[in-house]
Amino acid sequence: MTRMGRSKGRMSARPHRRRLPSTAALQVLLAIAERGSTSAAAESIALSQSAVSKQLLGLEELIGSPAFVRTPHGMVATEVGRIYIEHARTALKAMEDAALLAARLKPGPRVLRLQVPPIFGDRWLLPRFMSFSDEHPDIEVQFTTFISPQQSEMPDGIFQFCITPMADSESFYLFGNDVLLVSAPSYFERYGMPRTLDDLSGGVMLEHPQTPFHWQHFAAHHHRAELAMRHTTRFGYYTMVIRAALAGQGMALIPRELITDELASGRFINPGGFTYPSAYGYWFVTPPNARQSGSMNAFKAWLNGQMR
Amino acid sequence: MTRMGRSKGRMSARPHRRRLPSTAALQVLLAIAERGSTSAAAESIALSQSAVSKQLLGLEELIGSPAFVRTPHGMVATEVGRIYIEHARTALKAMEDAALLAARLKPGPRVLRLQVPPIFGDRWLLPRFMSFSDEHPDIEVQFTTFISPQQSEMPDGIFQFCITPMADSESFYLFGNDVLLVSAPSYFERYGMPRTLDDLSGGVMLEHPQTPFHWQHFAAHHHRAELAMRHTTRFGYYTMVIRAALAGQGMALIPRELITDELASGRFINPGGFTYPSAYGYWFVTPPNARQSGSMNAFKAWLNGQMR
DNA sequence: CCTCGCTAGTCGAAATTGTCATAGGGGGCA
DNA sequence: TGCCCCCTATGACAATTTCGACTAGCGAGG
Repeated sequence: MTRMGRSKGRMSARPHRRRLPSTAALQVLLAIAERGSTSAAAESIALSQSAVSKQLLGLEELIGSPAFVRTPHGMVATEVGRIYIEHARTALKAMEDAALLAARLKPGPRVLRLQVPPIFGDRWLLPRFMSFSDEHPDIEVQFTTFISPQQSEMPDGIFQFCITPMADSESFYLFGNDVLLVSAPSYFERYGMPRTLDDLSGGVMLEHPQTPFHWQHFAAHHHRAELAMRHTTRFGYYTMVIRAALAGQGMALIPRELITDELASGRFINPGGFTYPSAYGYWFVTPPNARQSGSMNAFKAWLNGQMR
Repeated sequence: MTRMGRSKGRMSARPHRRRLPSTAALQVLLAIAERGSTSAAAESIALSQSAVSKQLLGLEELIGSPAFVRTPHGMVATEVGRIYIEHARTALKAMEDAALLAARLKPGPRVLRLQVPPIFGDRWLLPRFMSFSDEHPDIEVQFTTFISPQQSEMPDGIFQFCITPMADSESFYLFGNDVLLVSAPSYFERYGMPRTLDDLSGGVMLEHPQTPFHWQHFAAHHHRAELAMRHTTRFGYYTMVIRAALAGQGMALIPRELITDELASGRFINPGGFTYPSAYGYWFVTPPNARQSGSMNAFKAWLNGQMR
């Protein structure tokens, strides 16, 4: 906020405080980018949909141009939006890093910093996390979704999506190999209930390039590597693949454990029972040479308990 | 701000919005770090002293420990404070970079991004800048104080403090070579009016390691390179050197043009007329291969006018 | 003892942010 | 075509945060 006392007026040249987005606005920006709508973003960041909308509109006014194009299928980042999204990540990561470094200076039970892919956090970890907090109210856990090839601050534990973690780290498998081909009932009502892979290949596939649950893996597993999908839509975030599949825009390959609620409620169906065992899965990894702490031991014990 | 509706309570595990410092708090943090007090910081960021104090206290509460130790000579960053200061720079720089990149996408007169050392900005450029804004209300100028060896975004122009800019850049000299040895009247009342370099060397020198206006340069110029100061106090910011000198804590070597007001008012005196011509000075530099724009031409013309 | 510069607190006002309720748009379906 | 669902954005209002004016109290310096 820029002010000159309380009077409105052109900014004096001398005292200078540049108008920059607020922290909350940056969080809103990232949440919308990753989840595709103000409603979905609201759910993940504990604000009402209208608060998210107002924050976004305020940010767009400050920026001087829209950050998203509003389409019937969701919010799509503009070029300016992409710039701000990227820099919002940098800014928010710096603040989280500062919090972690500062926490590590303090005595007492060690703060745990856990790196959590957004989809995993939203759909698996955070819904369960209350029970850890209840059991260990003295342990502070900080979550980050930010990943950089050259980590500025190594987290204490990483929920890593990979085939096998590096051999020198301590890790255990959570889930993810069991992958289903799903969509909304409405999709299959339009395209017909599939009985064979050829039936499937005539439809629409939804994919996230960096999350390797792709048709080609599925087809190869079923000895039909040469069979290609007629149409594939690709999204910038895996969260949006799932969201588009829920809207019936296509089929997606998704680990069973990420969509148990939707399977139970019928929002996702898996007609024909098509699945495949992915080489990829979610693992919990602690870095090499990480010193054991009481906090981490407690967390691992809890996590093991959750896997039963 | 973290909330759960309006009810106070422990954060739900599911919707998650991490409490991070506000943008304004980060700006306050940096301003205090660079200027040494809430009062001085307030002047540079267009807030009242009490608003700055409250922002700092709020940030310290959120962090959970003090960012500064309050000493009679000013605010001194704690270890936690230094962590946050560093990361505040990163975060604020990211936001400024986003603003610059976004502005560059827009049609119309090009936005100018100028890199300005804090001391230069506070004491020379910003007090004069109103006249440029008045003459060119259509040109948007963004200032940044952030310097990194590997610039993420190259500014359009740099107020550079150096001996000579790189030969491949276009540049012109502003001021800085004319350096005075000054302090507050109270200092000289305590230490005596100096008549020789030996008189001076018995006192206290205030220096900023990275700003090479040092006693050794001064002494070498006067053919007394072997003469050392009895006591030197070093500060993390050149702004704080000047501030400490104004408080009479020692003598400082300062370009005349940065302290014209203080010389006129008598807050700084230069008894004995001790000066030396520094090899260093402030230059205005445009990077190699920078394309000429109307905005830059207008700015350079204005700057030339200011030098007369 | 006085003065100066500082931080931090109180009070009241202003600004910002958030929620609730709702309008209106667009897509999908019967 | 009408209905339903999900969406964004707006208005009204309340809650919260932030700010400025003013001041108390501290410590250094003269």
